[in-house]
Amino acid sequence: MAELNKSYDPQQVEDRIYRYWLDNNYFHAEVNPDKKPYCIVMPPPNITGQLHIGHALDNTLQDILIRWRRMQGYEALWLPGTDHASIATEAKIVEAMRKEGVTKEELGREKFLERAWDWKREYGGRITKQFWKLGVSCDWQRERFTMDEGCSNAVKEVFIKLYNEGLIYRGNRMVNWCPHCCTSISDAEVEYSEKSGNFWHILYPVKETGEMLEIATTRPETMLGDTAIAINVEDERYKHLHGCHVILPLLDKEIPIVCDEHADMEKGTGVVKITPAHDPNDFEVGLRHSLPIVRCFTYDGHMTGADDVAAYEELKAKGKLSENEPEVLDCGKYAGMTTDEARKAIVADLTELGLLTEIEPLTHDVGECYRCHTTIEPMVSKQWFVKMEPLAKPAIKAVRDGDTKFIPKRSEKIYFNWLENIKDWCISRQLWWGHRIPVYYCDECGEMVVSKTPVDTCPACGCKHMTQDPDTLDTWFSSALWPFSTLGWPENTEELKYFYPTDTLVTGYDIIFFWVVRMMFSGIHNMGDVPFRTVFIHGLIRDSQGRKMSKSLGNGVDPIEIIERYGADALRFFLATGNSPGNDMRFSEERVESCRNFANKLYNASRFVLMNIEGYEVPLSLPTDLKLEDKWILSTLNTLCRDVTDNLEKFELGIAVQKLYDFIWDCFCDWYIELKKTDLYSDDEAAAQSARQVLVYVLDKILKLLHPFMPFITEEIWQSIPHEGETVMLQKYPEYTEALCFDREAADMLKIMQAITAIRTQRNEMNVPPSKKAKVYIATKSASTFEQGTEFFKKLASASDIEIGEDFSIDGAVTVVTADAKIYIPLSELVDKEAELKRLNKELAQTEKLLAQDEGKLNNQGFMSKAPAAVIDKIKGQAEREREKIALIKAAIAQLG
RNA sequence: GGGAGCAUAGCUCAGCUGGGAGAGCAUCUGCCUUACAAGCAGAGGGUCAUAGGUUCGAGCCCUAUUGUUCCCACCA
Repeated sequence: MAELNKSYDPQQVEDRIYRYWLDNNYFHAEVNPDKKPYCIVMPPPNITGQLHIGHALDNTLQDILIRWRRMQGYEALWLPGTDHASIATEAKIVEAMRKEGVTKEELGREKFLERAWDWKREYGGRITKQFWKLGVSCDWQRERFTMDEGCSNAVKEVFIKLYNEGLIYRGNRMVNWCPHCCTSISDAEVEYSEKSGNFWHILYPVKETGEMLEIATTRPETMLGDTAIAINVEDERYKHLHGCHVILPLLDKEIPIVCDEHADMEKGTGVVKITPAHDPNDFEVGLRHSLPIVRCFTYDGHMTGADDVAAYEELKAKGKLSENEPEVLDCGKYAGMTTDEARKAIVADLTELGLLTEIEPLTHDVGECYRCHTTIEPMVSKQWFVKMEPLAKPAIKAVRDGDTKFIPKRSEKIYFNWLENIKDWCISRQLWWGHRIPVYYCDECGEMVVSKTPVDTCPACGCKHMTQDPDTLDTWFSSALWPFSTLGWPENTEELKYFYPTDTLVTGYDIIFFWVVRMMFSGIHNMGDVPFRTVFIHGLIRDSQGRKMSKSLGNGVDPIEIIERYGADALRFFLATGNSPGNDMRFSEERVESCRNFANKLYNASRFVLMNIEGYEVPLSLPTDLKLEDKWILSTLNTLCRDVTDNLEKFELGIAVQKLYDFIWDCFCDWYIELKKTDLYSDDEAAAQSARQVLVYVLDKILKLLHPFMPFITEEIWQSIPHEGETVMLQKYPEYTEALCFDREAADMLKIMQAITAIRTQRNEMNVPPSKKAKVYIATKSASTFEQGTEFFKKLASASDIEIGEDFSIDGAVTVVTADAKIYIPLSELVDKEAELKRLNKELAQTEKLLAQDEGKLNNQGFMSKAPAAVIDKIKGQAEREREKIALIKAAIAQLG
């Protein structure tokens, strides 16, 4: 790396370094009884996915944690993998086929699945290769896929276990139906968005009295499926109608008026139509009153017709209708229309009949499929469900008991809120790409067998006509098992024993209810313990204006592009900086740029060190003759080691990274390197060698501390400075040590630095160019301290010469005062006595104000009796320094005047 | 309807269990000082949303208010 380039070029480094790590298998973890395990399972990206900035954040955080723990000496396993994402993948394949003019049905299930696997082979690896660019140190040897043999085995095992425990059942229930994907989806997969619509007010004539009842609905097309209307039993307006009927318009069908609590007297007319097949509430009303369930929509979003009725009749004839099986209506003239077309036609017909009294515009939230954003139709349909309550309770308890902790704690509210209001989970999907439900039915006698292996003979009737359930399982069913299926479950593997429960799960708050809750109850139920000890929640990355990144807005940021322009280290550093747990952050290219500048700064500092050690043998140990500034930097570095580790323990990555930045840029580059130049360039070879040694020592520690955050550049530099070992990523993470605690020297050094800064500030304000040197007189009681800094004043404060003493009397000098010194700079031609006095008086007033504040505290009985001793000492110390400073300023004023 | 987050410098955000308000970018001034102009040395800039309260002491804790973002539920 010691080449001539003045700036760091990540392009020339990153891929080469990643390849080096891979080739040497540094990411691999094994069961190792001599080490403590640390394990993170990666949230598996969809095989159809492209790396986006959210992945970059999620995986950067994981990589920081895993690299840090690995360096701390843990057997650190980061287990990667991909998710088959049944609905998303199937939708993409169907779309690709549509362009070729082929449908799923034409192709057939087997051929379709072949195509899907081809797709997986082609695109499944793409996203993981993109992950490499980020520098993720996962154990690729252990990479898994949710549909690989092991995971599929785990899925079947859990399904059968839950079924045998009575926690999985099949039945006709109200589900969210996506007419585009033609499948049921779970409650979690429905997104709501506000849409404008109407209330259509429709008149239903009462058979017995002939009066008209006005009913408002947002979905008039469902009226064909009405099997009752409901009123509240308390409603005085309608007491005379108890037991009466209405004639359903358009169908001229008689349906009952029922009394049900669902009818709210306060809302609208207090009368509500009941469509059990197409509305969740109406379904419940229907069950309470044993109303017929009449389906008038097909599963692909059209109105039912004669064909649909025939299919229903055929089932009925065979005796295959199950409980709550909806009847099917022939919608007559509306049959075959889409639901939208039917709505228009029905509204038109009602208007013609004079039964439509009002169209009232309104906006309301409409459920959409989270994948294709088609409006969800609630439908009664025969599906498989997981009974949630018995599973949710232990999952709630585990977090309440602290078995799993959320960072930040408030994010557990999302978790509790979801689990406490959970409904049974619809797990069957009318899709082909996924884990097929391990259930077989006898075509002859209808016997149902749940089995891990194919069943060809009916155990009831002995016939050979067994058919497997055509449906597949919700993708999240397999994701739920991810923390243990990837470690070998249901086999009791060594990995499982060693790494489970895993340590940390890193994910966004938007995934808590989708995934975290499901892993939690699955882990507890199947493994008897929580899947992870800590859930580290991060926020979303928004665009620079704070909007969510989305395809439709086209405001997404491509991390690969950012990496190409600024380097992965810069992107990672940006993602870790200013990121506090659970909070959203905005993407800012300027900030990525400043992170790139930081990498460049480190590179140049390292280049400086390298240039100065070239040709010398520099041992890795510290020299014995440490000087004041050495003790200061070592002591500060020592504190940094402790702080960074503390912050990482508390998942305060953003704070840790800020401290590293400040130390490296301010302390190491701007001060220490500058301070050491005198020694490096001096004729005193011992001093120069000592400087080289400390520089290398500190740089080495810096690289190790920074490595989890900026893995590439730290490896690149570390390899080129004196080192032992093959890679920085397997070095011991620097630790705090009493041996390098030099509080007194560090404080002394700060006094010198303060004086230098004060001189610089003053010279700057007077517009004195650095080239104009001047003698500096330092009047101080700590002469011995300042004597150690003589050279620094020359180098950093443009001093031509230094004189240190008790006091001086100098005419026409600029006076600068710090808490420990009164400094004179004779720049007589530039000194304006009036201005000097004004400035000194201003400073005096400021200092006196501070002192007054402190004395106020020290004279306050309440403060003195209640404040902790450490705080009182601190204030006392402050006051003391202020008094000294005031005395110095007063003396300076006296000398001037 | 229930719940949560956020409100701090011109902008974007840090600020850990209460103990003298910070960074990056932007602005201004002076520097090509042989590691770095993607840099160096400095400067200016904040009633920490508002009003109360607790406390010796509040950006931080409590209550209310305003603005804003989000989640969940409901919606005939």
